[in-house]
Amino acid sequence: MRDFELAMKAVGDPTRTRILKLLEGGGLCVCQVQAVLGLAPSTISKHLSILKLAGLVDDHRDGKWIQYGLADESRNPHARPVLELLHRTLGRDPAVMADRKRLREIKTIPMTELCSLPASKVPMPAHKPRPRRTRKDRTDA
Amino acid sequence: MRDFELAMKAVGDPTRTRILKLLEGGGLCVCQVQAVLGLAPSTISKHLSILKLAGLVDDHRDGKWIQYGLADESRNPHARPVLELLHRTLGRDPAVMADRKRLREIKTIPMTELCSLPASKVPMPAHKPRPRRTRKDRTDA
DNA sequence: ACTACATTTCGCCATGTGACGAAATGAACC
DNA sequence: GGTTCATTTCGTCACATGGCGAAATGTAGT
Repeated sequence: MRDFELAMKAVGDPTRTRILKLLEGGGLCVCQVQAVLGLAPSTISKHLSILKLAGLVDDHRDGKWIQYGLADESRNPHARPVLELLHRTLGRDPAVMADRKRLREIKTIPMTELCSLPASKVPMPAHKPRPRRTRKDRTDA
Repeated sequence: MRDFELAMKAVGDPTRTRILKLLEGGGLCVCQVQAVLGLAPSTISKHLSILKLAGLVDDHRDGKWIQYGLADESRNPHARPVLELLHRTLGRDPAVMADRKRLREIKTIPMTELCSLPASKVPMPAHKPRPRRTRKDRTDA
């Protein structure tokens, strides 16, 4: 039951659903996903780790980058059915289609350029940065 | 996408999964579900309303009680596939089997008795009540 | 070994969620 | 029209979740 819960919670978040739908087109590295979704790298990484924990996604190092892809042999028996359900689903979803389109653009950019890109060049969705405190601020206090 | 999210979030909670698996055996009223799961009526009601909002569940009044059952015609196009997936799943799950067993016991009790039962008689899972504050306490403060 | 840099971890904040009890609701039945 | 009583709503609490930026990690390639 826990495994089922993990799988369902994992797909139950729209950001993670978008990631999974992206991965249906083949493996991607974190910075590619990041470029498509326009979220912070740490956020993407967290989502991917949740998907991995749920057994929906596999990763392996590919040179400098880490490739994530849909799991084919999962420790989670529920992973396969869930991924199949998802595969039959949301094919025409506007957000998913937009993501796919953006991914096509991004795949034209060589990886060596992509990751170091200053969040312009590739059109990013709007961000609203807020004032932040560093880890050290707290330690000092 | 929102509908997909709602459906997945709805099944992503173990309590709601248990409810859905119970409903596979046929429609039930709130107090029957409550008797099986051993949670507060308000909690059950909330879960059912979430399932209803997700289009996974239907309700209709049946005399004094309100029957809940799995939705057959849902406004949510994702409801059907999700319910089918669930139906193929967790059939041997220990918690689900225990719930089914308990449901059989509970169905032997006439409805007129069941709801007014003081949370004994039918063996209830352990509760850990915590100190609570009433609505009035706050207004007075 | 050093450096560069893709990714992860950490700490924080805002918001969401699941549980409860108390109180409100509203249908059924006198 | 009043009463009863199953169910829902409301208010609150503790904890989970999703986002960010800063800092840590660790591999690749010099």
